[in-house]
Amino acid sequence: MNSSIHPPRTACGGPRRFEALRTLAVTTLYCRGQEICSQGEPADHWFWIIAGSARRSVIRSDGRRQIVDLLLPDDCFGFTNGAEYDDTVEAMVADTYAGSCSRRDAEAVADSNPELAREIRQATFGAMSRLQAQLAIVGRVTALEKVGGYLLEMSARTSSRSSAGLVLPMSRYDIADYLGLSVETVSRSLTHLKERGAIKLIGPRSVRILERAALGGEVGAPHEDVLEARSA
Amino acid sequence: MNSSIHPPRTACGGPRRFEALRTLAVTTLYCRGQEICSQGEPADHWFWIIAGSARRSVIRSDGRRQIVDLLLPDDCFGFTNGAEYDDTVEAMVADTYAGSCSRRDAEAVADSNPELAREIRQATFGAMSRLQAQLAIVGRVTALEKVGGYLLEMSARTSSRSSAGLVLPMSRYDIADYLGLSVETVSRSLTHLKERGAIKLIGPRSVRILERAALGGEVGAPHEDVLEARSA
DNA sequence: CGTATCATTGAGCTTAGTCAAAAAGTGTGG
DNA sequence: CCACACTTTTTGACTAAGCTCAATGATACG
Repeated sequence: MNSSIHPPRTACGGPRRFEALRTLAVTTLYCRGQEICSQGEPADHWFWIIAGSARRSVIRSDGRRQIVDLLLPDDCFGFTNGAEYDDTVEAMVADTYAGSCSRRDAEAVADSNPELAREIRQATFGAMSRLQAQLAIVGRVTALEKVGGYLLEMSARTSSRSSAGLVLPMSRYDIADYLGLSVETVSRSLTHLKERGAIKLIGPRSVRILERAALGGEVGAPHEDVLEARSA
Repeated sequence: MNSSIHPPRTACGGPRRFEALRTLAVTTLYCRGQEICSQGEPADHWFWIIAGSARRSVIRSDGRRQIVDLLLPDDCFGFTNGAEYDDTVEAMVADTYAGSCSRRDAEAVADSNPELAREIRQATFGAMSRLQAQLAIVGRVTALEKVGGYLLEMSARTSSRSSAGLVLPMSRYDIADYLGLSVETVSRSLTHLKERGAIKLIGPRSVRILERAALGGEVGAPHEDVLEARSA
């Protein structure tokens, strides 16, 4: 178990979410790679990221890992009808803080607090939006489109801060498992986009997007700059 | 607009869902291919399938269609934080009935009715489960695994009735757009599975699963029958 | 400063997409 | 009931994209 501590002062200025649960919620600090909740455990808690980032992943029968959600500050997870979590959530960077609350408590408070109930609905809709966005990206045909879509989504989801250089919260391996590609193909695609002038790589973890249009649709054909704003 | 009519007598015995909305909800009949709600419209209604089946789809920039959700009786859709629907829902078979209710009304009732609020939460979690299941299938590597996963999911979601022959509610084209494959590859994969003795095709729309294990993990290597039950 | 992890690049091979055509259903009207 | 047109499904040959194996270069961390 982790030490429960006070909300961190970094990023997003404390827990905006679920004010009504303030007295029941617990904030926990996680190291890089540490499990926040794991597959097979009783699904009796709801979580939300306060600072840092995390990945939700499953291990397939062939041994490959598939990342099924990417969690940034203010993103919620752990919502399910099932009795157990069917995937594992791990922190991706050091100093990741997550809030949590027992499902029983949250639902009990929600029963008498429509405001919280509404907030939970919105949080769940947000989680669905993430899944739909990922499905739209993974469902694309070519590796170039997938990687481009990934960069655009990351750009949209972290736009609040650092509008300059986009800092990727995950390694190439994570990106590969997120997109259903091999690491080599991810790397090659990034190089390819760089050579086309669509992006600029400032070290392995930092990217600057130069031509959004070249990442969205078919790469190469320069068409109008379609801004795909996606509400977080 | 469609004619609003009384709930059909077919399947699932009327609207089990959202009893609290009975007086506010409307049941509508749709023909095959008819739009239930469409991309760009104000997202001011919630829907649920009562009988029949529907597909939720988006058109990508390259002109391809991607099916991002498959809706069977009791499945809900139209949940979003955004102001507009970002995809189109169409009936896939004739005699598809859908219930609907304005979001304002539903949320107003939910504010004073914790039972309904809980029901909405569960419905949303169910929609998330579908998305996660689809993501897990689309994220698989080979076409054989994708088609196998699709058959298993369909089997699980329609298990209540017709445990014998699994009747597919969609065409090969729909399956292809659901899995992100070409029609030819879907057809070839089914033929391949048939030749391996994993399934039996009784006409184009009816399938009998003979070896579940051959559909789940790596095909060919006969290992123990892992039953991947998925709660609908 | 050395080591382990991560990232990039190269060569060969497998898989699925594309183009094209035939076969099997499906529904309609005579 | 049958003939026709239309859609859907299947099959084949070819091509191209991405995976695998392998090695090198870069980065982070002790």
